[in-house]
Amino acid sequence: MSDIMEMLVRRGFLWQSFEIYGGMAGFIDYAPLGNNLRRKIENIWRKYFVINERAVEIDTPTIGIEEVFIASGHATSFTDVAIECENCGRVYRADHYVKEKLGIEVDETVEAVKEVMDVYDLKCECGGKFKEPAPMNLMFSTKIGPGKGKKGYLRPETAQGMFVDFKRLAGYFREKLPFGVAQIGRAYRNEISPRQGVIRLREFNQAELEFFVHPAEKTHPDFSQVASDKVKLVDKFDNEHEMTLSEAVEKGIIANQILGYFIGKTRRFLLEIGINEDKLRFRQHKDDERAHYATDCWDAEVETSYGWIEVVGIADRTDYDLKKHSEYSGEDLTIFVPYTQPVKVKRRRLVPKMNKIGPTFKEKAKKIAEAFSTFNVNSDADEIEIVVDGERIKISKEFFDIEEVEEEIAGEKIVPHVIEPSFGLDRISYAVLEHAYDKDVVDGEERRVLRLKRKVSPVEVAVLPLLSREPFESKAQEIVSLLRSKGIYTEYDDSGSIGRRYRRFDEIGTPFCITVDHQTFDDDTVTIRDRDTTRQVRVKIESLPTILKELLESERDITEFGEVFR
RNA sequence: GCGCGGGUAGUCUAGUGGUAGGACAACGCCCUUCCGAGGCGUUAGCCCGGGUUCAAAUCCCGGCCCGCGCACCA
Repeated sequence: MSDIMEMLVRRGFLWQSFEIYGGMAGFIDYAPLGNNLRRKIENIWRKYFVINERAVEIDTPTIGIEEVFIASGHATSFTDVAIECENCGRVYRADHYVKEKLGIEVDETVEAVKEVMDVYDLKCECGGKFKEPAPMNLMFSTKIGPGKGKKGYLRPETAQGMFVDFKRLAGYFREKLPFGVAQIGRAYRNEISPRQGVIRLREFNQAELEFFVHPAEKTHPDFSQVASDKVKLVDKFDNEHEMTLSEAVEKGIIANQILGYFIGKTRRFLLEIGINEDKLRFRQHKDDERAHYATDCWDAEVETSYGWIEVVGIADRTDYDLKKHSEYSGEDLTIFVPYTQPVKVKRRRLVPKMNKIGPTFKEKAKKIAEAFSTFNVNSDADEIEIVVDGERIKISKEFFDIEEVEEEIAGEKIVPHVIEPSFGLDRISYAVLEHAYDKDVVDGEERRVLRLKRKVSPVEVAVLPLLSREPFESKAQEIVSLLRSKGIYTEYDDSGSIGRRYRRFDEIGTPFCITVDHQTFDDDTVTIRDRDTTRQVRVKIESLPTILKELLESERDITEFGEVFR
């Protein structure tokens, strides 16, 4: 186990799930400190991507019914048929392998693959025989209800919940674009081989924002806020750039302004929670790498001991999802967008003469008249041909008049496009911890210290008696109660010597230690010690809550708040 | 899923068939006027299952977990 992983487990950030039963790959428990850290990161994410956008947050079920994933494409793209060689153990996607070797398209069913394998006596490249083809489904399936039940899947992303609720959401936003919908929650993928600690999990935490925009207006009103931010970019041709976002958008490296906006916002968010800027870059997906739904996609990648890992995907999913759900559900998932000026259109239309059509066409008369209303009149032909219930019918001039009308068109129905920043919270939390992990030397002794940003530190303040005896202990406990009552996450420790305790809290990244010493009993003051510098200032106990809150919300120096001690 | 290497207290580690040892950590007491000091004591371990053997942490088989490579990662 790596140095940092060992610490994270020992000190209570992350634990292997089901440990007493031997564990299970792909699942982790958030231990007390890790849970607190991730919650804090989530709350900062909310500030960035919900509160400061025209956006709302919702919470939808983690189990989805089959229909949702048939529409989204996950049911098919997740059920690849795999074939495995008995000899060398290599696993291939059956359709890819068959196409490559035999040049034929095979249906993605076990039966179809089996037939092709039998007929052509398909062998592995190494000459070995293949085992029976088997479905390789990366979604966990389940049954809803008793007995045979209804087929369901654990969601492989939180996104679908937002698309499924689109009609309601559009109403909530009074049918006005753009708007965003966010969801923070669990998602599940039955990974074949989860690895590398928290990097690939079978159950993981996502924070996703679906930002719905007019397809012709991929801009963001707040782009100017990030336009001059410099960003490290790697484009789909592996060219590296370091330039401002406005430059990147102008040069077309980033497809549109709104993608650029969310790249900028993502960068600021990651820096605020403590990702090291030197270890952050944005990489564009190559053409063959993009998911089935996306046109352009940029990943935020962070360098860790596992190499560069993807922590955020920012994709232009276009109208793919809404169109699919509209098609499969039969619901109209469009938004009516009024033109700034209504457009007047001259049009010629057919006016049916019902007194003639009726007697001639009898029961078909009504449908013929309906067909007229959508007929495009472009000539003064003597006869027109329309289709009613699949039957072509010729209708001569005596059955209708042609009339010229002027219509006013107020706007159009459009299917919004969606820009999706999707955050992997587990990887982000881990990267924050790794980037904060440091060793230095204090008084000639090596010290392990988590230099977490104050905003994400799981324990905010530790109160320590200088000596573990009365009256120091009681006084320290009093201060603990005071700080806790003000909502500050405070811990108390009287075990071992003062130095040992400082080191304990340094290791878990607690930014401030309050020490009760002899002088406390003379003038009601205590010292505040800064984790990173180990410097101390002396302040009045009564002013502690205010000072600590100010310190925790900023990265201000403690020496601004009191007289330097020692 | 395949291959290679691992799995001994909370952590690290010694232990190649015969009573499982240490360090650090944790906890208690003592000591202690600010950075892992010291003393005494305590808690705590052979991943799971099967086999071989008089006897298994140790040898064999299977599983689980961890690391690495391959494959997979819409």
